[in-house]
Amino acid sequence: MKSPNICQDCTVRDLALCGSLDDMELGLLNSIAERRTYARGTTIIWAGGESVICANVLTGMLKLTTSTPDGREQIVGLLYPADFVGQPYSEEAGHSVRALSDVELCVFPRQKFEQVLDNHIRMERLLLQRTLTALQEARARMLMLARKSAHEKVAEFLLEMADKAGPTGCRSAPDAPLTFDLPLTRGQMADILGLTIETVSRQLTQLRTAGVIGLPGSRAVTISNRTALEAIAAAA
Amino acid sequence: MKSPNICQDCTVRDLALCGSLDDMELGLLNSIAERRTYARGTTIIWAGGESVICANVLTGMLKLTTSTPDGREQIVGLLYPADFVGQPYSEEAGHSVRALSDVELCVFPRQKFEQVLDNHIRMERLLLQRTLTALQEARARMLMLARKSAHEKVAEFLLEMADKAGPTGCRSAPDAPLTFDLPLTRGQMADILGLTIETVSRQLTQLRTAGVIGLPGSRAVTISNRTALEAIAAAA
DNA sequence: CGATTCGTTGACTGTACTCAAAATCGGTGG
DNA sequence: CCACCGATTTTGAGTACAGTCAACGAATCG
Repeated sequence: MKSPNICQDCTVRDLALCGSLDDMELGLLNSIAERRTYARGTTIIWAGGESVICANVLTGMLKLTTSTPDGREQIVGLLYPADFVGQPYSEEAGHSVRALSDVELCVFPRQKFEQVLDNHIRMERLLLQRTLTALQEARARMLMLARKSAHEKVAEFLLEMADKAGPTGCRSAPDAPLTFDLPLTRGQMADILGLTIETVSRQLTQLRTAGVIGLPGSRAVTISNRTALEAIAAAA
Repeated sequence: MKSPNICQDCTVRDLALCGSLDDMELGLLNSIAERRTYARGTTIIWAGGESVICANVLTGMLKLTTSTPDGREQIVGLLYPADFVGQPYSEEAGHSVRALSDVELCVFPRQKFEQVLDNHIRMERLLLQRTLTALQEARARMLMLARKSAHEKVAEFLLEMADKAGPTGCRSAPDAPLTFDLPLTRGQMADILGLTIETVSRQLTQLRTAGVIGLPGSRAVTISNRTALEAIAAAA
């Protein structure tokens, strides 16, 4: 019926929640899991809708959003490979989940997943720890959204992305130029930072003319002066 | 040594995490718990400091804050009786916890508390569920901080406080005037909403002159037109 | 090659912040 | 009880930062 063992060639096997399971337990999880791919732009979970699935991200990137009734949107989190998606123990989804790139997920029906959690303490504990971390991150982001200027927001965001997206070999000098791709449009950056597209764009060109960063292409960034960027991110 | 059973007269016995334990388990928790009182204004946990304790709130109210290096502060959460404080499985505290009123806590050493969690699945599951809820709330707050106007923020906040602080008998008519006390100064409201004191004050007087609310004293609020207030909170 | 989305730039506006001063509240002691 | 002090709140005037509206250029895709 099912493919014999979809976990065997799993790319995030050791990083995801399931890393805590032994082979036998994996077999069980395997039997309720299903790999699914979604095209860029697909909404996988609708805020306010029924919370029917949980999943692990295998490849790609997703955004987690909430919106005001009149349509203003805010990205409240980004999901990368090995991250966990969904809300166990909740009947209703609190926010929408949308694919920013083509994504591949390892999907579980929510209720069955809860049963697995119930029977596998180690996995539950891992989920608890991840959730606690996510909570801390969310709260740090609250500070940024509420109290930082556009300047600071953009600088901080670039540093974060540099750490996430650009492990292209540990640059020898701490201040050597580092180039990486932004996997996001200006609009998406704006949604994350609580700004408008125009403001993000202006801040970036301002950083460029200040010589702190370079913008080789519309999706690429070079950090030419990390120290300066950090100074901007931290203070005003 | 210890008082025989401090849980016996616990005011939040059924609402807090410990509600999931039976009498024998409670005894065990009891042996590592300690009641402590803190005066208004006391900082109980410092952001960046060692995460040494966890606790349940018995009485009073606390704030959870993060700050920028240069001192701007943001309240990232409020804690009421029966709420849980602290970060299990984390060596370092991610945010500060400060008493807004005189408070009474039921305090556990963090590592011992973790051991209890490890041995009492029901309690751990409850904590997981609470953490998931807190995460959802934090994310909703992110939307508010980033995307709502001062008008909307203040209106939304008043409605929230009305629900929390003013269960003074379910008012018969849904639109009957409801009066309650704000347990917060304008400054604290500003810290929660990501605004300044002046802006909060202005918004309140504006709502008052519009006839939506009344301000009988500087710490009391009357919601005279809940429907209007809800309309302001939801849309622009 | 046209169409569409995305990004940049410009001019203008408005909301909320800053600085400053008055008014009110709350507590203390004469 | 009232005068006084500090803290909190309100109100005012001016400013600045980021949002809005709009046009244009660049990239992407069918």
